[in-house]
This record gives sequence, structure tokens and C-alpha cells, in this order.
Amino acid sequence: MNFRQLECFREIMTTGTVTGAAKALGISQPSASSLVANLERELGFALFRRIRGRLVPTPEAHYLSSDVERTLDSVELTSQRARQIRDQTFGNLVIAAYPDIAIDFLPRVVSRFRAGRPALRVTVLARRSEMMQGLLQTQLYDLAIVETPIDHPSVEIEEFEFRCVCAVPGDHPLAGRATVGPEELDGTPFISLLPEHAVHSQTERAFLFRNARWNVVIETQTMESVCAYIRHGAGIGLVDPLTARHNRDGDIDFIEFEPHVTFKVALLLPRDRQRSAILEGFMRALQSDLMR
Amino acid sequence: MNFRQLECFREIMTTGTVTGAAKALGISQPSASSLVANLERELGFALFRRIRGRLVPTPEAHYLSSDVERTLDSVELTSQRARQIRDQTFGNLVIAAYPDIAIDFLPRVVSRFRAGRPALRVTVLARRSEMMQGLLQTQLYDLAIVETPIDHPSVEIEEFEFRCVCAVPGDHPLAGRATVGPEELDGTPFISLLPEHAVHSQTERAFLFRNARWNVVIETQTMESVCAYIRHGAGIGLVDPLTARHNRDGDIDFIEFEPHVTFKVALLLPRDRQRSAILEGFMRALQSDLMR
DNA sequence: GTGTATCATAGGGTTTTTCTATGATTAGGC
DNA sequence: GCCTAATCATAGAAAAACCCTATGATACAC
Repeated sequence: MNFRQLECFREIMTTGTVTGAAKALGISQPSASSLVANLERELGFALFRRIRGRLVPTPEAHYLSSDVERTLDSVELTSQRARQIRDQTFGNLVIAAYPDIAIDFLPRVVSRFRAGRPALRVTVLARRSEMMQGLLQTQLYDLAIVETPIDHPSVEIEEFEFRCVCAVPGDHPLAGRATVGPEELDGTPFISLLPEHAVHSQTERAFLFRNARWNVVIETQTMESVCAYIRHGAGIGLVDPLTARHNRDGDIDFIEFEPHVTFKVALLLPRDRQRSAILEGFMRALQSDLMR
Repeated sequence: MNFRQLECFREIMTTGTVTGAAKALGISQPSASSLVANLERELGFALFRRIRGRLVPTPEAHYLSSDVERTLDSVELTSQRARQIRDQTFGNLVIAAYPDIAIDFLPRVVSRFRAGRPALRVTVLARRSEMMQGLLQTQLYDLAIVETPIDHPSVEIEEFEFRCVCAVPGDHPLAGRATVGPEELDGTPFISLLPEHAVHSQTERAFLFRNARWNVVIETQTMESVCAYIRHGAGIGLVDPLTARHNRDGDIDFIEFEPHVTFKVALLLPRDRQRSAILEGFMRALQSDLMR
């Protein structure tokens, strides 16, 4: 019992004749005839009675036909699925990402990547660094985007280094300047990330070296909330350029900060896991967007 | 993409090696190797990476595997179904029958026939003769068991003729006699079928010819209800032997009736419909039970 | 009868499947 | 470091399946 025989059987059932089935299958009439004859021989019972030179389905053929339909439908779906996989329009991507990038940047990249790939399923897991640890252990992800440094059992593919910019309200005296440094911000109310974050300690050191007072009035967890506080006039702060890009709407002005305060992002892959072609494609899209 | 290739793919996924898959499929290792190589070539993407002399499934292989499993499961079910059809343990039987026979006799035959044929579905449609007409028109049945004479558009296969017996309460003065006739029943309260029924007119004629008074006190539609009236002491009556067989429990005594009053049953088949092997089998079982 | 459908069979060419034999690579034991 | 055992791939040939054209048999319409 093979696919060809089943197809021929189905076509004979629908068209009613061997000739019609042969035409539908794109083979000659004798080929179709022998296909169905072999099928009957293998099954051990007649599917058709030869009455007045025509094929008439037996009741047994009707009993079998729903099963055959189902099987051939399944074959058709499998073949479609295979085509989608080959065209990289079907797949699964589980992406773990730190919260800030999951708010705007990642949705942008994912949406553009998914356009034209309707069957692609993307799962984004937003995790703060502390929580990321456990997720990375499980290896139940395809790609992780983490803030570094971070301890992890994964394969690090690439690290991106960004230079933080100073965010001030649009009506702030410093707004519009090309560069700003700790000297100009001496004692200015400052919104900072928590002390655990690498940017915190770098900023602290920068103010210390320049002998300026770092007046932290609010500590918060994400770059996005830093922007929110600044927008509401609570102070100024340092944010990474990805967050700056998202918040560039006039209410906030972003100024180059001297000295460099770097914000590092790494792409991680699970160990001992094959990369799917679709993952490779997504990583290319992601990398090109990150480097802009 | 054919059946054999999918099987090979599945087996490699489960056993993990080409060698194991070949063993499971009962073919040589090189054959399995080329099966999967051809499948990959046809699909247009790699299913396995050859790493350190082993096959490691790609993510694409995992994407495809659920579809392949489903397809092969469907093939397996189809092949099982085919086996059932060949062994005549699967099928559909729609049996139209007059009510009396559908109460006890038919359930008995059907149950015995279904033993060992768990996948066989039997539908019994009990219809009185007046209603049978419409059903026979539709031809939506496999076998009809009707009381004759009846007008019908079907093919009549066989007619069975039964000789009715006289049913009397177990404590009736006539109980235990070998034969009884209209003379002995002159004026006795009688339970009869409706005048439309062939048994009614035959009985009427029998009493008339023997110059006895036929004292019908109750007319009812079924032989079974005739027995019920008799059991409750309402009178005596004539019933067919199938009904008698079912009611032979001591409360009612059945006596040969002279002259013959016949009760005829016919088996009908739809016109222009193939008979399934399972129908042929059932008809044999039914005929042998009817002739006992 | 003649022509036109239908399906089946016969014979041959092509492709697929399968086999055995053999080579290449890797892992593990000593 | 070498030997052995295991893995998978390739090569070449035999067997089977598949498909074709040509042709025969049967039924039906005119």
C-alpha cells in the first residue's frame, strides 16, 4: 500500500473512471489501471466491480475511502509544511531578552522579520538579569539577548557595545548641547539604574574621577522608566542608545556624554543545540538592526 | 516524498541511528542511508547533520517530525481498517425491520453476529409497514425485513412463510392441547391484529368457513401486544412462531392452529446497490435463524 | 454494423529500491 | 599510539516497481 495507489484510488472514487483518474494523476490509463489492481491485490478485497465496462465502487471501497482521504490530506499537509520549512516561513523561535529591549526594539525587529512568514511562531520571554540565569540553565530557548556581564552556561556569539547618552528634558538648560560631562551635572538630580547594574558603577566612577557630585534622587530598574522619570521632570540620567531611539519624541533631548559609559549586550545560544536556518536568518536581521 | 522515506525518517528520529532504523525497517543500512538522503534531496533541506560520524537531527527535522508522525499514524490506521474490512469485522449495516421482529428476534441475531466483530456498526430502524414504504423509497438501507404483502421498489430476495399458532393463557382450558381450530374457539374472546393485517383477514375467513363466531374483543398493532393481552387474561389470539418463541415462558401456551394461517416475511435489498461481504454474511446468519 | 467510449493485458524501457562490498571517520580499550 | 568496533557514505549490480505504447475485449449509442 503506497501513496500512489491511494491517490489513484481516491481519484477513481471522485472522477468515477480509471481514465479520469489517470488524467488527474498525469499518467496513462493502463498505469492507473495497474495501480488500482495492485492495491486490490495487496488489500485482499475488491474495491470495484467491473460492471458493463465500468468501475463501480464496492461498499468496502466506501468504507475505506474516508481513511484514505484523511491519509492523503495528511500527506498534503506534511508536504506543505516541508515547503514552508524549506522556504523558512515555518518555525519556532524562543527568544529570551532583557526587559528594555523587549519593549520596543525587539518587537520592531520581530515584526519586520515575521512579515511574509505567517506560519512562524515567535515567543519572547522578557527576563531581568537575575531571572535570566535560571532560564539560561534550562537551555529551553533559541536565542538570548542579555545585558553583560552575566554568568551563563551558554555559547556567547557576539557582544555589542553601546555608548550611553545623557537624557535631559526638552526644556532643560542643557538641551541642545553637543556634549555634556559630570562637571556640568555636578549636583543635578539624577535618575539612575540600581547599583547592581554596570552602568551605575561606571557613572559613579565618572563623577568621582571628575570630582563632581553625583546626586542620585531616584533608582529604578529599567532604562525605559529612567526616561519616564525624566519626561516628568524628576531629573536627568544616562540611557543606552536603543532606548534613546525609542524615546526620541521631542520631550527628551539626548546629549553625548563624556567620558564613555558603556552598555553591553550579548547574544547567547544554547550549548549543543543545532541552529535552525530560520534562527540564522533572524540573527542576521537582529545583528544588522543592532549595528545601526 | 514517499511512504518508505517517511518511515525511515521516523525510525532514524526514534532510534537515533541509520543502522537502528534499517534494522527496524528490515532493510540494509545502505538502503536506509540512501532513503533518507533522497528524502533530504527532495525536501530541499537537511534533516540531519553528520557530526562525528553520527546523525544529529536539525531543528527543521523536529519541525517536520510531528507532521510525519501524524501521516504515518494515519497510514497505519488505514491499513488496520483495510484489514478489518478484509476480515469482515468492519462495516455498516442499516437494517429496516418491522417492529415485532425488532423487539427480540433481530437483537438476538445481530448480537450473535456482532460478537467478534467489534468494529461493526449496526443500525436497526423499526418501522410499521405503513411507514416502511417511505424508507424503502429512499433506498437508504442495506437490508429490510418486512411483513408481506407490501408494495415496494426494492429487490425481493427471499420470502419466509410461517404458520401462526394459537396463544392461550397457561391456565386456559385449552392449554396443553396439540391442535385447536375455530370450532373450539367459537365465541371465545379474541385478540387480533388490525384489519389491514393479512393475518386478520385469514383468521376471519377461517372462522367463517368453519361456521364459528370470531369474537374479536381487542384489536392491536403488534404480535407482542397480542401476547401481552393474553398474558393478562384478556383473551386468546394467533401469533407468529417468532413471537411465540420469545414469549415461551409458561404464562402462555402455544397450540397448533387448524386451518393454516400464514404470516409472511420478506427480505428486501435496495435496487442498484452493491452488497457488501458483511451484508452477505449477515443475511446468511439471518436466514439460518429464520429457518429454524 | 460502425464508431466511441470504457477497462485490461502484454511487452519493453526507465527509475527506484535493495543488496553486498568497501571506504572513511570516530570512540574506546589497552 | 595502535587496534577494534561502531557509525555512516559510496559504488556497482540485481530486483522490483513504475510507466509507457500498442492492442484487445466489452458495452453502448446511432
